[in-house]
Amino acid sequence: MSQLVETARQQLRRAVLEAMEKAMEKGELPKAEPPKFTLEVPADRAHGDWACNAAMAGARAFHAAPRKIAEAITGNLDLGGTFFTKCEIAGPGFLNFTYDTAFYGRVLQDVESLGAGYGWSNVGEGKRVLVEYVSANPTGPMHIGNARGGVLGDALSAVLEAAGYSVEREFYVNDAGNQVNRYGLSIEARYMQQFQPDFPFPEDGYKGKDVTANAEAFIKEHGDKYVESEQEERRRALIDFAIPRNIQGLHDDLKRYRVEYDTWFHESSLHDSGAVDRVVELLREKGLTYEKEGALWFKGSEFGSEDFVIVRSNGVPTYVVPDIAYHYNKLVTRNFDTAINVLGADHHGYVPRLKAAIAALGIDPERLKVVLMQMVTLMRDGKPEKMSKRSGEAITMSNLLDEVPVDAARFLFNSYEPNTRIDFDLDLAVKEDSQNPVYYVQYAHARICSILRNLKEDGIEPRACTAGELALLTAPEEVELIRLLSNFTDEIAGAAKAMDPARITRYVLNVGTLFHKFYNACRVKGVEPELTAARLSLCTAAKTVLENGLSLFKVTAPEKM
RNA sequence: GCGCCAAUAGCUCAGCUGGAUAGAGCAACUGCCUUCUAAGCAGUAGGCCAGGGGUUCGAGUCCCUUUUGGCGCGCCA
Repeated sequence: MSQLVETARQQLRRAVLEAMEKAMEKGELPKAEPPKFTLEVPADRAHGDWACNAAMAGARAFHAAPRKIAEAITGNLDLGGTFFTKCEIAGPGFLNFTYDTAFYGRVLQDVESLGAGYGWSNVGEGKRVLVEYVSANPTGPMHIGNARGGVLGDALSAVLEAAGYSVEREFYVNDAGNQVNRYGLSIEARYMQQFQPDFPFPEDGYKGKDVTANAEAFIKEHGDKYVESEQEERRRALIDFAIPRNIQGLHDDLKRYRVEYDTWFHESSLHDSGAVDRVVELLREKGLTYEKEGALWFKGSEFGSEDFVIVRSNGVPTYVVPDIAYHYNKLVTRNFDTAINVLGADHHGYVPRLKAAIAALGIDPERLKVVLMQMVTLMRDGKPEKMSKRSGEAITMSNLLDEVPVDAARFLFNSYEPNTRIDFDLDLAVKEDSQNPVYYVQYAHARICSILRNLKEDGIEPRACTAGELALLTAPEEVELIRLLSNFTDEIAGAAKAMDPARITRYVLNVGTLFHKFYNACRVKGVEPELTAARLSLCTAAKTVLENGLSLFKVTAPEKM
């Protein structure tokens, strides 16, 4: 794991604190509790490599002007033994620190020695996290929102893993309850209509073509065997036939999209084991329920939500109950430290209810984290496209992938923070040119590979460089690229903390940009051998970071374009 | 009516716990290929951060309010 940036931060923190202590001893600052201050990598490189706001933050504690405090700090600052060589006072009182040139060589050596592990850290301390995403109903094909949820959950899991969490990816299969019954009625009607064309179709049934397709497949296997059966038996047979097929379909579509799971958790298992009934019992025993109008209500208002029905007057539990049981299973039975749910924003109203219920069961609701993602609108020719022109039905995830390359789809969906609505530009996603950001990044990688190929033909291959050789990398384009590469570990850790993998997309785009700039400003081939070697190290380091970054999204890094 | 989320360049979006002249891509315009991939680079232009109040050394960022948009508010899931 790379510690360089973290070490740098700690060095500065200590140096600044010591300088303040010394200034107080000498009477240059009044004795006071040292203020809390931040150290950050400024956006503008003109402000140095690290900026510290201690002087401004201490204005109140020391009763002095920030610049005076800054002077007292710098006057007593000892940067010996650190990665830093100088500190300047700037603006209202910022302390701007600059890396010693040796630092950049250290970064490249670090990337080289860690290779595919560069960027990975252990800030998650191996905590066990269950990430649940997509969880589409097995009663039909997935829609565009599921496509977003799929990459988001997948990339989030990868980012968490890279940050040192122990991650399990899970798909929750709603293979029980009312929607499955409804699906059974629909498929039954389609089945019967093959033999009795006027057989009525349920009013709220599933009208998709996939229902008919399933009925026809059933006929191929069983013919009219069930036409004369008891309705219950016939429906059961159809459900048992179709639901596993549909689940397999979800599985295959997701796999095509490079989304895979560790576990497929079936809702039916919660019913079979009695876990669903047990939730009702537990809440009742705790005195947190009451009866009203024949139904059983949970006192959610005592847990920051509102009261809601958990058992209908007909004795059937409402949909939340299996969900509560499911989360009890995640956080107690399987004892994950944290459960993360990636949900469409249209489900946001249900989150407080779920949290209230698990709190009532004695679980810290903070252990359940919800990543809400906003809706996706498909745009074609600048206009929203709601329906597929061919089928007249909602556009499915599979339709989308027929049109848009997987790399482009994954990259685009990962370009947005979860909480922003996406207008997914189909025209752009399909374009294989510079307008499409995914190719911009991939092109940077292909260019590096091209350099490596060319030099290899001349018998020059990347090798470990000495600190002296690496010190030849002094052009601004070189230094800025290295500085960016050094932040990779921090970026991943930050993205994990914010549960926002899109940050890595932006980071990787930045690496692409700075590499392209470097490429145009500096030649690798045809310069002094030592400089070629040093620049080759920089190229391979950039290549490693691009590959590691793209691998988090399962976007390919092509060697040629 | 109540609640949640949003509003930043012509378009799509960044802006991480409040920080130094508000950034990037696309679109527009001007340059750069006889040397490692021009799917690139350099440059120009484009902004009262929806409006109004407040909090403080300092606000796009926090609080209140208005406006506009999205999504929720079932004994559906």
